[in-house]
Amino acid sequence: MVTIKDIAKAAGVSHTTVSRALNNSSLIKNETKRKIQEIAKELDYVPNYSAKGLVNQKKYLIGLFFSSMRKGTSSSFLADSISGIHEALDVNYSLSVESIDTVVLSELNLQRYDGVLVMSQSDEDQHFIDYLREKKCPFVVVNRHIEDPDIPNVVADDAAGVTEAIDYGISLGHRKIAYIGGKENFRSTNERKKGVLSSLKKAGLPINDAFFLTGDYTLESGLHNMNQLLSLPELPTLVFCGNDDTAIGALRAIRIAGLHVPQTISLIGFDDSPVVSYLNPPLTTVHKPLKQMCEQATFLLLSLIGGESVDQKKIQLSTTLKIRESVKTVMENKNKRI
Amino acid sequence: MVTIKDIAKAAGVSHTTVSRALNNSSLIKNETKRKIQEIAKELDYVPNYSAKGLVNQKKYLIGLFFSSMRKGTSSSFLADSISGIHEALDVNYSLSVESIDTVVLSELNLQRYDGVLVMSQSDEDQHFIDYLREKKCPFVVVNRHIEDPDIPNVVADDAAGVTEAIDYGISLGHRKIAYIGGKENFRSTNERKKGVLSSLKKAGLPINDAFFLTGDYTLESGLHNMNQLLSLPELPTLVFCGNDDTAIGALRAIRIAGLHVPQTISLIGFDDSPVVSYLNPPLTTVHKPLKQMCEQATFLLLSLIGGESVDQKKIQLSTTLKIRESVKTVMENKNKRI
DNA sequence: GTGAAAGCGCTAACAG
DNA sequence: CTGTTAGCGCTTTCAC
Repeated sequence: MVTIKDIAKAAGVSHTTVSRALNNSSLIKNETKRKIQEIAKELDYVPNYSAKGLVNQKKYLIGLFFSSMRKGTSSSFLADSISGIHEALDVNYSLSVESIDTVVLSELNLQRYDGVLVMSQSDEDQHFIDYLREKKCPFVVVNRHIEDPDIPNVVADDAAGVTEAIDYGISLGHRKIAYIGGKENFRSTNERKKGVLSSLKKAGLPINDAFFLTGDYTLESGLHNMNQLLSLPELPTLVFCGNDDTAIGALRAIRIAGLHVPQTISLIGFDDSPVVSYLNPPLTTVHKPLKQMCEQATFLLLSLIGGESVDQKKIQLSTTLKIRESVKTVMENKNKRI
Repeated sequence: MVTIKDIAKAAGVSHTTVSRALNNSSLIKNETKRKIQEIAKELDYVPNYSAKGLVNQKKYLIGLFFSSMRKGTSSSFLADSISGIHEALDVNYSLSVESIDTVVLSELNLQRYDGVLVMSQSDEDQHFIDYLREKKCPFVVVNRHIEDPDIPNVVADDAAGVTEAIDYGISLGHRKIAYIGGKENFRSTNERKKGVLSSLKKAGLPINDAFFLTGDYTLESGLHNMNQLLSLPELPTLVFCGNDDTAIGALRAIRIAGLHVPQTISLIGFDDSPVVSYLNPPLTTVHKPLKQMCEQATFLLLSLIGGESVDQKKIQLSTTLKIRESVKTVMENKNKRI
């Protein structure tokens, strides 16, 4: 292992000078700097982050904690998150990935991280967030809306995205609109539900309680809840699903029942994971800019770590409606076309 | 931050004793040990891994490098890998996740890791593996078969899994069997292709070159290659797809053509990602025990890091055929039932 | 069994 | 601009 002392010897300077040169200190003459950097490259020098960390009180490690890592369907969920984060991270940082579900708080050594990103999918990880706060570990919560104004939070504008989607459905003639959401009282659930309701209200459409179902964002939940809807005396013509997984499950239920999307029932999802454009039919869905969210969150976290004053703790990014083939135009007063 | 010196003071011993006690050294009296550990817990002491690492020449960090992280469809691909690895890792280690595609070799500081796991999906990452070897960084390659007997490698028995799947198809009466694989000359491609061929040979079935197509394991490749097959004068009755993504793309192509699975064409996939059991129809596929593979790979890597002599550098785990609804029974000499 | 002292590789006063 | 010195928190000889 080659150290700054080796370089110092080779360059005929002190190791301090080498340290400064390598850290691009303005105190060092440009020429010395260049020479030292050259030698460093020649010797294949790489800094020892344990040593750097020890003196700098830094860890050069960011923690990414996922809640229910296994559930998030989106093939790209983790991949997008990770690549978004790396986009914002310089080479000095490594990214440690862990699941909140399996981590034992008492065994968790937060000191290992300079800061933590929480990829939150449900209120179930609230205890984890509370713990981070208690331990005064810098962190940012991504994905799930957090009410508390003090908690740095990067989210998508779910409500607006859903409203846009429902507006689109209504513009195509849909009047009987159902919703399969997440668990009651979860913020993202409420956000998305709010989006549906506001759209309905705006259009002056009645709200049928039987059309508002509670799931848990899993494939199974989509299947199950769709069956529930299918058992109703009057079917909805459009079902908005809280996420793509739910939509995939719902699609399956509809096909098992011998019905068709969008002929019998139209479907809209949320997330826009890569597979859904290859479904039959390709799913119309709300695209969530997850990668950008993670990138923003990382920038935010880095500022927090750097002790910079952060003016904007809440960041909200816009979604995009991806129109594909799972929503059909409906004739006024008819919803039985097959 | 509470250090061993703080504990030493509180316990009325030297910091050396504390260090030994905390590391469970046999040199320390049990009573002293207990007392010290108690105080440590009370003071909420957590070790500083930078300091530990500096003196121990350890990093307490394992690197996980993915090739084509974005392509791997399987929603659970990353998640399974990560949780499998954590299964084998003790609390001392963090897991750093990165994509091979985006990493710049010249900027990569391998010294940061005690060892590296390569989640390899194609020959494209060979240069990365070569680099690891050149740098003498302990590593294990997971998922892709590596010929070189010196390279530690954990894989699934793809060939056997595919053979089992094709045997199953043949037992159901299929005679015209096609294959959409990965790029030519990729080891996993060849493995799986070999599986198909051996099964065909065993059954004394002719091999139709037009039925053996080359893709790249993406959704798009499945769609594209299936279209190719669909344009043939004579259709296969069963298409084996090199992975689930390919199968999803193929399914889409078949539906666009107005045909049906399994009525017109039967489909088999590979991987068994969570979504495929919710497809229409649910996909029969070969389950790859990715999580276990990663766990095994991590154990192997840990031994390598520990400098233990490793007797078994090549580990191969068995796959399981998941029979669902995408393969139908075919009548002898008929393949036009719809 | 326990303690004193040295040192891992690096940065940061402080001097010059 | 550059060098000397001290010290980050921890483990490890070497004494006792």
